[in-house]
Amino acid sequence: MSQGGQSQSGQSLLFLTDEQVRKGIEAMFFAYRGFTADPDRILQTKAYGRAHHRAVHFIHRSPGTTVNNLLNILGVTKQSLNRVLRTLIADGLVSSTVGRADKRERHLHLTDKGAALERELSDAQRDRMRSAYRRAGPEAVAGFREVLEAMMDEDMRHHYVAIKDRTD
Amino acid sequence: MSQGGQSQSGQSLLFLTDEQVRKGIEAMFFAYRGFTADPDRILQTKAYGRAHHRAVHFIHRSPGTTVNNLLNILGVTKQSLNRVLRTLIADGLVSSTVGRADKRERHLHLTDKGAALERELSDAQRDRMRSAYRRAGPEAVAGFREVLEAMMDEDMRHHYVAIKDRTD
DNA sequence: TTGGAATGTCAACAAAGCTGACGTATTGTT
DNA sequence: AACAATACGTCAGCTTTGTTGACATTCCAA
Repeated sequence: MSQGGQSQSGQSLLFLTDEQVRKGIEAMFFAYRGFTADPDRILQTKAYGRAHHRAVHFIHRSPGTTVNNLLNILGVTKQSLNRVLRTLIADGLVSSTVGRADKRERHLHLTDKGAALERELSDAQRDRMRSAYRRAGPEAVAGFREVLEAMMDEDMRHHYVAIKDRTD
Repeated sequence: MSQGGQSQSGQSLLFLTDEQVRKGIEAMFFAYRGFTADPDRILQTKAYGRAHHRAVHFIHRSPGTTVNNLLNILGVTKQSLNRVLRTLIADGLVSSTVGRADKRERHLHLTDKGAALERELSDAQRDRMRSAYRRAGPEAVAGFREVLEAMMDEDMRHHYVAIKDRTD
């Protein structure tokens, strides 16, 4: 499908020409750059990268989470995550404690220092998000979330919804 | 701002708790993974990466664009882009012609082979996008685009709008 | 005409992903 | 009790894609 020019296939999607969808793709690309720009700037001054940000974010979000769980959420290999986690633990931003029920597991928590970094990063990111939301308005925000949810892979939507249920 | 817990500062943004904004952030993270998943899968079978995809996309979008112009759009260094471009040219997907007016410039075009790859990638990406759009509905799509636009950096919005004007 | 700015290329390096192999501790199964 | 499976950590080495630095070519303006 969509092999011609302006394919307006079907009847319920007349509002979706290839060009309009393409524009959505580019919007996604440019917006994601803005989305990560502010935390990236902060991280650069601290010798950390986006990978550290993600780890810190999800440990904050799910305190006590295990390495394996984090792996699944982030979608990277344990070797890749381990490199990041090692530096965060060595620098005293994250604590790793042996599991009580299952001693093979390590439960991850942010230290005060880690929580401070998390707050600095998420404040920056939230500020941009919040200002975008404010400019676009509540209905736009609802639509934004709907489309993003529909764009996720099934298993990722599961992580997202799980989080959603936990905090709503 | 947003330094406490559920800061609902201001009067016009009562609908934006820190937790809700945070959920938007995670939606963005998970959705972007879905957004790139299909093209990534295709690219992996061809020894190309996401950087090649981006280059091919924007050359298709703006045929005859210069290296410098592409640089600004993609937001990478010219050395980084050059590596990607070099392989694309060597593999016969992109043609680089010396500028007529300014011989320092190189004008970039997709070859037939390059256009074929572009179509394969963008078809995959558009399919997911289109299905997300369909599930969410037209109003949601409008809101989606509004929020994304508001999230971009100023200069990126300029690129985006320029493209928008050109093709609408 | 000459020196500086702009454009693009080559080289070397860093961050962060990957695979594969292996070791250890713990848990679960038979 | 023996054995397989799971969770985690680590070493080694590779790939992609970003970075800076050095350099050649071309254009333009003083």
